[in-house]
Amino acid sequence: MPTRDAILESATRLFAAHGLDGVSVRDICADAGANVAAINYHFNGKDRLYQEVFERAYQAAHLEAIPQLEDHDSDAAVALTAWISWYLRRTISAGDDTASQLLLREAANPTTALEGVVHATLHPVYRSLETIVSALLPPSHDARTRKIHCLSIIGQCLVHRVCRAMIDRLPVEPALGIQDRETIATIVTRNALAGLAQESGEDRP
Amino acid sequence: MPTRDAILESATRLFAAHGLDGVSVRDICADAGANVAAINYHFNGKDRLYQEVFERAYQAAHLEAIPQLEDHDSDAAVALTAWISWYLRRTISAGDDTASQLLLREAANPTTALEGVVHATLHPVYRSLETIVSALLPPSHDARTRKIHCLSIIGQCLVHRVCRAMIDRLPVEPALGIQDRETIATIVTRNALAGLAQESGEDRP
DNA sequence: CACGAAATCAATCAGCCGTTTGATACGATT
DNA sequence: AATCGTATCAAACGGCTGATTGATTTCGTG
Repeated sequence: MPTRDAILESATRLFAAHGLDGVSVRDICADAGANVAAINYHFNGKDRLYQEVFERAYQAAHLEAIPQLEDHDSDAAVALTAWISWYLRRTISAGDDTASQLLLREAANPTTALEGVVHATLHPVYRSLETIVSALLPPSHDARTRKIHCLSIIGQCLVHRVCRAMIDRLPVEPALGIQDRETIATIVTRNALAGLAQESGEDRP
Repeated sequence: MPTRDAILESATRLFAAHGLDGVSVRDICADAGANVAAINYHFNGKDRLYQEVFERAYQAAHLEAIPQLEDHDSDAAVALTAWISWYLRRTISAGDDTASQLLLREAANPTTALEGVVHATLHPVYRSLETIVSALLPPSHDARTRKIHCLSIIGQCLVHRVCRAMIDRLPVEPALGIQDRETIATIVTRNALAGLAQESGEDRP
């Protein structure tokens, strides 16, 4: 179905760039070279098209397997390094950014499509990180501490994508880009490992 | 001007909740108890109203002074603790969340109003953190390293607000809330201090 | 070729969009 | 009391919205 695919391709690009409310079905069909009725014929309405676009974008973004603790001989420090590097590769990419753009829009304006993507895609990603972080914390740690550490790691990676609009407008040199991805990975990993080590070390005052 | 103020109040609440494209001028005027023509009379159009709403929201969110290095006898570790605590108080708040909601929408969909807010409000906030972080890094550090560390700190705080839509849908206990703000502040501060200390310590392989 | 399902099409639907108009009411100044 | 700028109002503007119709074309299959 060339028309259906063309609509999906155009809709993905336009929704990512301008949001659900920022694009009309006429915009999409014109871009795809299709008739205005095509969206209702193939997708049963604009909302359902958006839903399929959003879910497909996150399936496509998930081709590279999530690093697991077991993949690195259960060496948690090595696994964390790999995980952060992997996550940053997904977050700061040169080319296709549609998945993260769509997710950022969902963060500001959640639709019903978000629930499914969180369970199908984001949850496994979080679980893999949680397993690694668990191994780096003392056996007696509580779930709250673990969750905060996980989110700190995610936050340090995500900030470069989520806050890009603000960071790029900040008159602060140098501008960070894809060429700095490894440096960022190194610093985030060191921050995380050093912070996690403190949870088992020194009794605090 | 009671009408003008009522429109501003309604528009702020509705724009924050549903976005610029998600609210019509009729919605706003109905909520404010004003005539549809009032927006064009008082603000010269919907876009200008949004601009004023956005800028005012960030002025109002900035009543509590930004912690500066000099405020804490130039003790950078103490200043960083105060800064993170202050920033988290702005990020994770119980009541009025309109400013951060609007900023999150700008992150996904920047308008011309963003530039002004970044320069007037966000830039001073960043500079204050940068000064503190500078004092915690070795004198010879480069600007790139400093910027990444600053953004890591900001990211660890912001993730709790920006990714709330996703985190809340994650089946991971416990749910974090405003009651965990101090715990988060402690962990973020320790992560940051431990990570920054590594930049001056041990030669790395 | 003939059939029927699938796909595409132009035209149109009712409804909402932001904005404008011109009339009317208010309240302070001369 | 007359006049003025300010403010509010109902009504309407052209234009765009998502969706639907019914006719037409395309194409694989018998």
